[in-house]
Amino acid sequence: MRVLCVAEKNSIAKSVANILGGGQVKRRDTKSKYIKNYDFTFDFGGYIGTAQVTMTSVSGHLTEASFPSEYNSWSSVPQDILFDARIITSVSKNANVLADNIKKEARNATYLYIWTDCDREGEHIGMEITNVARISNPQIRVIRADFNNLERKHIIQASKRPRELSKDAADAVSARIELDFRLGAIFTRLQTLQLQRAFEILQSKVISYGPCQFPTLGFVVDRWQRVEDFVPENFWSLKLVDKRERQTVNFTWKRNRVYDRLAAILFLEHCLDAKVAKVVKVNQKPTRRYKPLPLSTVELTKMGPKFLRISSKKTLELAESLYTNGFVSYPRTETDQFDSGMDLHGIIGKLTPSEDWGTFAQGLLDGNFRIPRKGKHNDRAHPPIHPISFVHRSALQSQDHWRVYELITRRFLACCSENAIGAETIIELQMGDELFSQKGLIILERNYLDVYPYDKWTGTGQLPAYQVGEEIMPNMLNIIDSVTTSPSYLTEPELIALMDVNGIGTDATMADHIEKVQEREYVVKRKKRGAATEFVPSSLGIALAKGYDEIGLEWSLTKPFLRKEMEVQLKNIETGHLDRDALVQMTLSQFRDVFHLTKQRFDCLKNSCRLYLIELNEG
DNA sequence: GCAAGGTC
Repeated sequence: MRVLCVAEKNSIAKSVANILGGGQVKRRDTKSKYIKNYDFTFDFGGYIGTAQVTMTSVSGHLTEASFPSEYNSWSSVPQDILFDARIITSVSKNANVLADNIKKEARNATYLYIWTDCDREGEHIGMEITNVARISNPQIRVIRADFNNLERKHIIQASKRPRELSKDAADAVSARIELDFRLGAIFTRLQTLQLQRAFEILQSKVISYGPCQFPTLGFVVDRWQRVEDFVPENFWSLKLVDKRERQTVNFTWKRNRVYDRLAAILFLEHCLDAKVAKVVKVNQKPTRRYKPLPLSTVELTKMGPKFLRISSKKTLELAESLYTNGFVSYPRTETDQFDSGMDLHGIIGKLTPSEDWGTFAQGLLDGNFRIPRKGKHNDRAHPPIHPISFVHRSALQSQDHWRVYELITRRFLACCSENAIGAETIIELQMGDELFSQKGLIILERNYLDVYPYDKWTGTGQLPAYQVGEEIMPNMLNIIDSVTTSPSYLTEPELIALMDVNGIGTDATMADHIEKVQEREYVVKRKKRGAATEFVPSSLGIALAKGYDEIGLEWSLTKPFLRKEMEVQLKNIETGHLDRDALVQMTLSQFRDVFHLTKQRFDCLKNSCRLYLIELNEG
């Protein structure tokens, strides 16, 4: 009996082989330097029993979509033909050696045992592997492992309880592939050809459309528009100051602010009429600051730009490099909860040699350990990002590698710590009808904050003692006049947060889309004063977004709704409530209308480009 | 020369 196991990537193949092979694994090289074949014997039990096993892997998707070559010419093929053109699915160029490896290894196997990640894309990759294996061995029986972490017990259990590949999940992916491919080609060609013809400065540019890159651009333009539209407004507020025990206590007005100076004066006069302020509330309560949730990819890509000044794309790349070197766990995960079976103490134990956080880690082992909080996400494929082993600063390739490793490690230790504990005092004064309050915060136990410098919780110190009912004569009561400040341009963490809630891209691709809109020169990254960066749309980016708005589509292509809707429908396919072809046909017919209207009203885009690229740029 | 999703 021979069984061929195929994982989504070499790291999984290697781990699973080592668990199942129990130290008796023979490694063979393949023609790909990333992929190895692992041979061992294993007893699967049940109907398979003891078998000669070869465990290998692919490297993500094996195949890609293309049109037959007669559709390759941009200029002579009318774009709308691509709504119906045949799509060829073939093994992509760099995956040829992997496909050959699978064909060869499948030839003498009775079972093909799929070990791709247990997510939607993994089911599709499993189908791709199946199709390739059946070329050399049409009789091969296909089963699929159901696993979501790499713990020994779990993997052995999974190996004995295979399930079927989910056709529904694979269908959902296949729908996404077809739609993204067709629509990307159709609208990219339309925009590029028409705008290149109309504007000399665009002649060498590809004006691409993508269902993720366009909404990404849209978010940047929306914020830019808010900044443009901003009109500063005056406002007024009351400020009350009391001095006691050599402390100056500033009370803020409960109404916060009014936009009418006369109103502010009236409120002030009412207060002055009352002459004294009365203490109406002294509220003392324990408070805490929650430790962070276990780290997901989206969180990591937000933290990089924010705390390390490293772009989301670069942060993810650095984390991947740390992963392939065995220092951190798999960095592409939606999960923000640790499985209860995970050996967190074991990981903490590995971190104690550090001079940076070793003492803290030891403290956790000596009794400070607390169970991590659980977030709401679990992709059932990977645990939250956490350190795997300890590495010295000097052993890493660069300072930035270290900073990302440090962030991941400190985040992990923070998750295993106690929340920070404080005491909060709220004092409320009433003067006439007006209320004023002040908060005091003392931090009693820093706990996780000691290992996690990315969170700030600053105490305001102890407030002097006040008694309810006490009457005080304020040392100062007056009007403060201020002016509202402009919103700022979108930062990278804000952009990722927007993409996340709107379902634009996946955790692992959001950073790519952000890079893509910059590469296309739709968006420019700008250094803000004080080193933070922000995104501003280019003239071209603004022109596209405004132009599509003008066309008057029900949902503009730069808005996130179309993608959001598609995500919902893909879920429906995945759960068996919607047919794959039905969705594809429905979506294509919807976009056919979008296409014709866009083409018919293309002058909107041209006018917009003329305005933003030429006229407004001349001054 | 087009997309987005895997992965190295």
